[in-house]
Amino acid sequence: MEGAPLGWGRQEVDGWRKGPWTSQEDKLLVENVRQHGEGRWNSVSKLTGLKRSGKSCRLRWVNYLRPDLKRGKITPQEESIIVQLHALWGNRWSTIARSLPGRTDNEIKNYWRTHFKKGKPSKNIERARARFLKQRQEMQSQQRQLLQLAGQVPKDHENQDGGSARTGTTADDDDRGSAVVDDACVAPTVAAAEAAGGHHHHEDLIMHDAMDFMCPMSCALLLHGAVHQGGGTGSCCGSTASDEYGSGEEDGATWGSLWNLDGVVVDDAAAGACCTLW
DNA sequence: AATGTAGTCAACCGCAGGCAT
DNA sequence: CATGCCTGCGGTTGACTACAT
Repeated sequence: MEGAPLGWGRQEVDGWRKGPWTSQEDKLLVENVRQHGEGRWNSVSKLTGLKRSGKSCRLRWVNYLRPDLKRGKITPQEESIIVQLHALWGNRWSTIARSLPGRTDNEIKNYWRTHFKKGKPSKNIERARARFLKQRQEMQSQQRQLLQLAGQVPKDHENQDGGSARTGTTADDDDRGSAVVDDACVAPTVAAAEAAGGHHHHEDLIMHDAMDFMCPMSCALLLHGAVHQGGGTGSCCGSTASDEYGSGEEDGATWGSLWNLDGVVVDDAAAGACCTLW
């Protein structure tokens, strides 16, 4: 890959280099980000002499050079999460990616395309998805009942469909998904605010559903309560979800590690790009 | 061993939203 | 308020690799 100078046929268009990045270019970009932080991508070429567009620089950084990226194959557990979140959000890859620390939207998108788009999903996936949707519905109705008992029913919840309505098409793609996690990060008591005002973004509510589902006990507590308190370490739900989805102990262990934050510190340098949920 | 095919991944493109001027 | 620029997102493309024949 690296050093292959002839990707994409053309090497320069309008003065911009295109095609695969060289290690030299990578170095320059990393150095630039280290000095100036993320953002201002259009000025990178001026600052570093790179003949790359800001867009290209950002993409390279986000998808490849970011230090917090997780390398390697998507695990079955991550796959389950992708499936579940895709059931909720459709092709909102960046939103889904925020729930998978170290994974990029591009990666998830590619993974989905290769594994689910062409062929039929595996039966396990199908079952997981079906069960997920069913449970979510059940949980919603339970929540609704609880809230009714408490005398408050958020309207947004009432309007939720089976969970697959938001397919990522432009019609309601109003927020590009950025609000979900950011809100969670800066506003630890989303649920409280939601209950009080009920004016949070649709995705916030969906996210709560997802989290409530994926880790019914502790994740919900984390999300609703002490979310993202100082990039903390929150090992969460060793086996709850895996009992539902996985194939036994093995999954239990990995689910546990998946939700474990020990290795997923919100690196200040990369915080902008990697604000994970918890 | 050579060739064909499918799978994977990095990168590009166009579009839309947000923000500064 | 209008306009232009920057950034981020989703879709698509093309090169490389692995596997099958």
